[in-house]
Amino acid sequence: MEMETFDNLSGVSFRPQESLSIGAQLHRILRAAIIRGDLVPGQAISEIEISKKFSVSRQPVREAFIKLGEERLIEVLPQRGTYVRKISVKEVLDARHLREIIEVSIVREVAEKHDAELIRTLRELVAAQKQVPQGDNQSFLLLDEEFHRTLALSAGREYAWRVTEGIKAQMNRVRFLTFGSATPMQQLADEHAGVIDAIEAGDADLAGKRMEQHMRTLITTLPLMAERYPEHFVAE
Amino acid sequence: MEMETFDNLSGVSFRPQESLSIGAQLHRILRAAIIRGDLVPGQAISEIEISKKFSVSRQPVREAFIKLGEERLIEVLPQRGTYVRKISVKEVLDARHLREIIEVSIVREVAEKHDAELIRTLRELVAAQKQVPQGDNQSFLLLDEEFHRTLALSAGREYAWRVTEGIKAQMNRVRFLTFGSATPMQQLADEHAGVIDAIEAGDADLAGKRMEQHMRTLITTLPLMAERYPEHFVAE
DNA sequence: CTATGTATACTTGTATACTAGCATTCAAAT
DNA sequence: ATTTGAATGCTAGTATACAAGTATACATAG
Repeated sequence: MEMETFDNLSGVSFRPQESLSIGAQLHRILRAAIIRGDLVPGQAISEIEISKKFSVSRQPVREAFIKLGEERLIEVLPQRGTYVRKISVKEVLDARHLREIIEVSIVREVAEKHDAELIRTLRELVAAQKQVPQGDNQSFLLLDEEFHRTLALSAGREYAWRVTEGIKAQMNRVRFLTFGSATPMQQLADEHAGVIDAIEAGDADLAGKRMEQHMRTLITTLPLMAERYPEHFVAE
Repeated sequence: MEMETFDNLSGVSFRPQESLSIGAQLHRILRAAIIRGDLVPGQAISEIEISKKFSVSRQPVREAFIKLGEERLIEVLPQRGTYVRKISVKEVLDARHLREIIEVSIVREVAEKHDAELIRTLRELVAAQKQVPQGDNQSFLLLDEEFHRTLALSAGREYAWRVTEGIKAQMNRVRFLTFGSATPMQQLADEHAGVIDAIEAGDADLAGKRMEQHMRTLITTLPLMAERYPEHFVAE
């Protein structure tokens, strides 16, 4: 039988590694749990405990712990124990600061490109954000993430986006604390829209200013949260 | 016997964890080996191979591999093998770009503080840099790292510095390729001095400009290296 | 009552054995 | 000659067992 050759496989996207390893899955699950606050700051989590809870061995748990440690979401103390890191106000502010200069730099870059297709994509995202029902913070967070990711990648700044993902993790821990109160989704979506307007107008300065303001909005509740939930934060 | 109490232990700095775990040591060793180019890009390195070479089990090697994978220095392909990542010109440029905005932001911040003590420390570092004998790239690299670290930490930007460490790893891979040729230590040290001058003068704009230029100097050899050692770089 | 030693039950670190997926070789079938 | 498929030897992923450091409780000596 002859080998049939296909030249037209353009539409087919083959995704290897679709089923992640147990360790990788655990990492994803625990990461989300910490950010959401299901695992509370300061809480002890041993490898054995987690391995029993998920009916796996300690090794994949160790793998997840190593990664979480690198992301500074947990702290592994050899022969002592592993703890969910408490939130550090100083570290969050430091991380936010870095994110600000990254995102401002990106948006300024994008503002000078005049990419109509991109503008359309961004506007769709903001429209979707405005339709998220009050209280569905999870959905809004995903759309928010998509917005900033689209901006970063359209500027070809993949490295910057990877860094931003880590920063967002720290910032979102605070945001989830705030979710008891109402999230100002409308305000955030409006700020997004304002940034898009400035980009479309090709006004890099304005776009930068608005992104700067947006980055500040994201942690307005930080001091309040630190005061309301002191046990979630490191004493400093 | 009575318990004697000490109130004056200020000078004593007790360092727990002075002896790192095998996994942590392997991570450090392999990281340096990859950056120096002792492990060449594209080379296959299996867990067993490394574990035998260092007479340890696979587990600590796995721990090191996980961390190296996170740093994008190796690529782990499940059930296939682990390879030293080839250098990506695009990624290095992207990383450098991020480093530029970080370091410029830091130096601008520092320029407005007028910290005489800091200025003195920085000048000492540059003086030491100028005394490094031609060819001793390792020593110069350490002093260079110290210079930028001092700047970042004096601005209280620890998060930014952690990110910069990762970026430097990528950039230094190129720099070590260049070490066959001569490293322009004098030029780099002079640029450092120029930055300090601007900081001392409190001229944030100038300090930023000079740091920007410095960041560009650091990768001038990139296109040449990519052409001379194509097998070390990913095709793109 | 206080200080100290000790047993014990934790913790993470490391070693070893086993599982399962992938690539290559090579023989067999067409 | 070409294709297929099984065998083999590699790889990383996972499970289990053991080693070693730490914290706690508690008995014991002073």
